[in-house]
Amino acid sequence: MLKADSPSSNFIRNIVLEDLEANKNHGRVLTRFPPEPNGHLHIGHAKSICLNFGLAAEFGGLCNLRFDDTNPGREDVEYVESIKSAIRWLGFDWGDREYYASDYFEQLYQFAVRLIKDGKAYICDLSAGQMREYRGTLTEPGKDSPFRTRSVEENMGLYERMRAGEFQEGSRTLRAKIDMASSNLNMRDPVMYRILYATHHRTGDKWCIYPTYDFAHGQSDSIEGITHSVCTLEFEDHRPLYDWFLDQLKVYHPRQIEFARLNLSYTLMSKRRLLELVEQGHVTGWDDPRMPTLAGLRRRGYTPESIRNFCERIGVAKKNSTVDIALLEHCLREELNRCAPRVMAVLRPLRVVIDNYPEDRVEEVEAVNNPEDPSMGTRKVPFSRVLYVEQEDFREDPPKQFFRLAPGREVRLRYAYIIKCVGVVKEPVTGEVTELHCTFDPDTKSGSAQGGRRVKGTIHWVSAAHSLEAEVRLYNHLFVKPDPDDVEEGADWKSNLNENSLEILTSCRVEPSLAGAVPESHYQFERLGYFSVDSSDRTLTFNRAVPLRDTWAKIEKAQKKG
RNA sequence: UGGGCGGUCGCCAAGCGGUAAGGCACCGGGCUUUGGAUCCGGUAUCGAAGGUUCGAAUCCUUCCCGCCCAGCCA
Repeated sequence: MLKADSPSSNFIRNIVLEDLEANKNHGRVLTRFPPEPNGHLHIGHAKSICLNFGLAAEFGGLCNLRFDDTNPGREDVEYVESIKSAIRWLGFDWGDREYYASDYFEQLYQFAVRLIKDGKAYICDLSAGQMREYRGTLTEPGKDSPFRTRSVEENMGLYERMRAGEFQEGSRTLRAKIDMASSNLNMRDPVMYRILYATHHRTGDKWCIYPTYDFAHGQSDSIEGITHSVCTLEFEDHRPLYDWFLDQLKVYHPRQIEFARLNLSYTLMSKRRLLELVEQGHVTGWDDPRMPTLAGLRRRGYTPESIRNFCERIGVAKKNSTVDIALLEHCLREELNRCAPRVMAVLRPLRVVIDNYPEDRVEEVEAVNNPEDPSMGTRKVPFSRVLYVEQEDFREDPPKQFFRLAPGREVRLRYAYIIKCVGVVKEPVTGEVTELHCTFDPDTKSGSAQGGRRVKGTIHWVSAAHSLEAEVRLYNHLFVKPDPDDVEEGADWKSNLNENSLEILTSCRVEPSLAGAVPESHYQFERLGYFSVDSSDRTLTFNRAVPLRDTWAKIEKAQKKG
């Protein structure tokens, strides 16, 4: 029986379990998370991080953090730092096991020398274009490179001179001598080393030849003694190649297992496209709260635990799939419902004057901080004659089942009194409702016997004179369609960008207890949603992480449909 | 078209020959000073067709559909 909080079954976990039972690796489990430092981490990476660190934790093993930094042209320390901080924030610790493929450059070089000496690799002078022609196609075999038969001595000499910087970038490569007719294109003499006159963020100008990912990855795993090398589906075709290198080199074989990467509805996971959104200003940066990046989710108000939970629930399999973003949102609500203090905030204020409430009177009503957790206590909220309520909580002409304010209607003010709407003030020209006049029933104070009176609706409010002004940013899905690629013939995925993905409200009023709210702290604005304090701001600014489930919105939508 | 990998409820996903877990979403209903939370109830015969078997989502055959591979990217 699985315990409720134990990881659910998935095929990778089962494989590890089987290996453990078979006493492979003497019961050792060592995984790794291998990012390339050329971009910021997103929720898709979180799936991999949780999987790798989770497997290690569950089976008493360890998980390395290894940067696959084999392409100096696109990598940067900035990314290394960003990635490390994201993993830490997510809640994982790689201890002192922080590695870099570049740490193995000398060793990888020596591995290549061995292959050359064994006649398994050769220096090829074909240009990139020629190499493509020689490679053949999916259905036709390739042709052997004319340089394939060079002698070991010539290859060694050339390889040493490549390292010494004697040749132009792109003029030669070191290739594995495998099989140009293989039905697996990865086996058609793949490039192992290329000449790149680029400064590497760690090794500087020490090298001008760099191993390809294909030549570096498997060997790096082997060097580290990784037991289970978990990667995404597209590397399935590369596995035979990695096995080939490891076999020729006669070194330790990790077990590679491939799983499907995460896709989420209404957003994107492609590094290239996310970069495009940033560069073209569709979002404000990598940490824009609308981005699926970990930095973005963090700023949006997502918690590490909710993301870990999400990763646990989506499972791990080999089927390409797109998870409904509603599940992610659910995981956040679930946690914040338990932990987030409740508070009252009015996003679109509508002034309410309680006609029969004394002008100079102020009461402190007691409000529960979290009904899910009594230990979080209560707080005092000031109540007075002039309040603000939510504009949408008043309808001059209320539809059926609308339980909020309307002319002549009663409603409960949360933690305070039942009030009745007795007057509506409008802007003479536009007809816009600008103020409500109400009367309160002094016998209905929250907590009192209230004479058996009950009303259908309860709304939140804030005392006009005591409330604080705040800015609130409402976020919605980045794209208008579940699949951003679902476009008309010829149209771009960007045509599916949601123009209303961000709505900024500047004249919101929040209860005074929010003064000095700490950046990144989370609150539930009662009846509205979960919000977190923006980290970048001087004034009180809240980001809406996720709205509360809204049954009324559903009812109304259904009513409008018919 | 060659090779690799997939196809279980609207979306994820367990299951590994013994008669379809769970979560999200959705739809009812109870409760409620958040139309929140919570509680109860509802919804699949497993891509298709054959076959093996007392018995198949699980084995075999054929077919259909989807994804990946022709970077000196990862």
